[in-house]
Amino acid sequence: MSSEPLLKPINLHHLKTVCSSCSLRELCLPMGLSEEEIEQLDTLVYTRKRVKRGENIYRAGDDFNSLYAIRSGFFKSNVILEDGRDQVTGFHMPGEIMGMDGISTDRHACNGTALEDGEVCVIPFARLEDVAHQVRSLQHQFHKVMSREIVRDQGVMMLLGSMRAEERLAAFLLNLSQRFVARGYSPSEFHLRMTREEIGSYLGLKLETVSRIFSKFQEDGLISVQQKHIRILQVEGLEALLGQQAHR
Amino acid sequence: MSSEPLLKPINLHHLKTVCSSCSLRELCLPMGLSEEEIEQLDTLVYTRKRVKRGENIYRAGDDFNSLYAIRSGFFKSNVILEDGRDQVTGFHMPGEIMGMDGISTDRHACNGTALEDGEVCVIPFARLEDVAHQVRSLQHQFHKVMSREIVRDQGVMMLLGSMRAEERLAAFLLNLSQRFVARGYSPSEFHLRMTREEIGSYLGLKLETVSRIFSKFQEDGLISVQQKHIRILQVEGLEALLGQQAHR
DNA sequence: TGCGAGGCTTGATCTACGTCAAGGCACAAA
DNA sequence: TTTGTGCCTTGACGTAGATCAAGCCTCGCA
Repeated sequence: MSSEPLLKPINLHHLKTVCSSCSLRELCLPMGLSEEEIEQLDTLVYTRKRVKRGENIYRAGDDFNSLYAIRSGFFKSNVILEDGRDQVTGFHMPGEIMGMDGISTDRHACNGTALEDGEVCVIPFARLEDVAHQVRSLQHQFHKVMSREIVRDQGVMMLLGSMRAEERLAAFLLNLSQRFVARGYSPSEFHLRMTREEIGSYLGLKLETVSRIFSKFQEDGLISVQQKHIRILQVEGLEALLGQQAHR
Repeated sequence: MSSEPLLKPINLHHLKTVCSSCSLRELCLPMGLSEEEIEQLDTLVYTRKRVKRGENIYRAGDDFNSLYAIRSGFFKSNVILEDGRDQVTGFHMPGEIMGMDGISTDRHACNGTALEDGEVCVIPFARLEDVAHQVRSLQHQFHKVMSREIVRDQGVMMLLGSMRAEERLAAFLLNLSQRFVARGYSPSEFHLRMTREEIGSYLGLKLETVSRIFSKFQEDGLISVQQKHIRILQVEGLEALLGQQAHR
C-alpha cells in the first residue's frame, strides 16, 4: 500500500452506503434524478441498519426522526390493537420507503417490522427536507413517493370495501407479482415471507379463509402452493377474477 | 373617492381570495405558518372556483395540475368502476386539501365531486412546489398534510379490515363529529350531506345495512336520526362500541 | 433422531350482512 | 294541490365467510 501513496484507499464502507452506487436507485427515492442530483443524496443517506426477523425499525408512538428505505428484506407495517391483535396495514419490499406516517404528528403511527433479516437505509427526515429544499427535483420526487403511498392505500381501501375474498387474494398475488418483476425477480414464482394470518389481517379475512382460497386456486389450476412457495400458473385466470362484479 | 386620492381602493376580490385573511387558515395549508409566511402563500392561491352539487372538480384520468383546498361545501373522492358502481374513497370538508393522489402519476386517480354547492381554492401544484422550495416551513407543512392523508387512509383500512358494521358506523359518526368541532360546528348535531348509499360505499356496507344500523342506534338511544339530520345523544355509547373486540 | 411449537389445512356449523322486495316519506316541479 | 322521483326504511330469506375443532406438516433444537 505504501508503494502507491498518491491513491486514496478505496473506502468500501462508503461505496456500499451511497445512493449513487445502489442497485435500487431506479425504484427508490433517487428515481428519475440525474447523476449529480443523486450525489447530493449521498450526503444524506449515510447510515444503514441491519434488522433481524421480527425486529421493529420503529414502533407506533416512537418519536419520528427518519424515513427508512428498504435495502434488503421484506417488511410489514402493523398496529397492535388494544386486544393484542396485530393488524397489518402494508407489506414492503426493497426500494420502498417506510415511515411516512410519522411526519404528520412527529410520532410514528404504526410499527415497521421485519418479516426476515434485512437492511434499511436511514434517511434523517430533517436532512431530507434540507436537501429537498436545495434540490428541487428531489423535492418533487419525494412528493411523488408520498402520493404513490396515498394512491396505494386508496387501492387497498377499494379492495377491502368492494371485493370478495377470492378477488382480494387474486389482487394480492398479482400485486406481489408485479412488484417482484419491477425488482428483477420472477413474476410467477416466489416465496411469501408472511404467514396466512398476516395476509388475512391485511386483506380483512381470517387465516382459514386465506388457506381455503389458496387451496381452491390450486384446485382450479391457477396457482401451485407449497407452504410459502407460490407459483402462478395462469395470470389471466387471476386477472379474470378481478374483472368481475364486486359484491359489497 | 377622488377626495382621498392617496388611498388605494379596497380590492374586495383580493381580500376574499388570499390565505392570510381566510378563516380556515388554521386548518388548511397555512396551519402553523407565521403571518409573513402566509403572505407568501397569497401569491400562490389566487383562483377560487365555485362548484355546484354533483359537479366534479377533477376526474380520474384528468391531467394533474392543481390541488384544491375546500373553502366551503362538502365533497367526496370516488372512482367509477367498470360496472358503473361509484366507489367512495373519502369525504372532505372545508379546510381539507383534495387532489394529492394526482402527484404520483401526473394524472388524477379518482374524481373529486361536490356533494353540495361549494367553493374551492385552486393551488397550482408547480407553483406550490416553487414556494415550498423557498419557504421551508411551507415545505414541511405540506409534507405534514400529505402524511396526515396517509395516516387517515390507514385508519380507514383498519376500519374496513377489522371492524363489524356497527363499529364502522359508530367510528364514522364520531369522526364526522370531531371534524365538525374542529370547524366550530356542533359536535352532536349535524346534517349528513351524503346518501346512505355513499356512506355504505365508503364503509364497505350496503345501504340497507347502513339504514338498519342507524335505526338500531336510534332504538338504543345513542343517536336520533331524521333523514339526513343526525343528533348524537350518547358519545360514550358510540365510543364503547369501538372499544370492543374486532371480529374480522 | 426424536420432539415440540408454530404454522397450515380441512371439515362442520353458525351468523352477520347481503339480496330481493315492497312501501313510505320528503321535496320539487307542474 | 297533485304527481313524480330520489332516497330511505323494514321485512323475509340466502350465503360468504367467520368460528370452532381436529389433525398434519415442517423446521429448529435437543
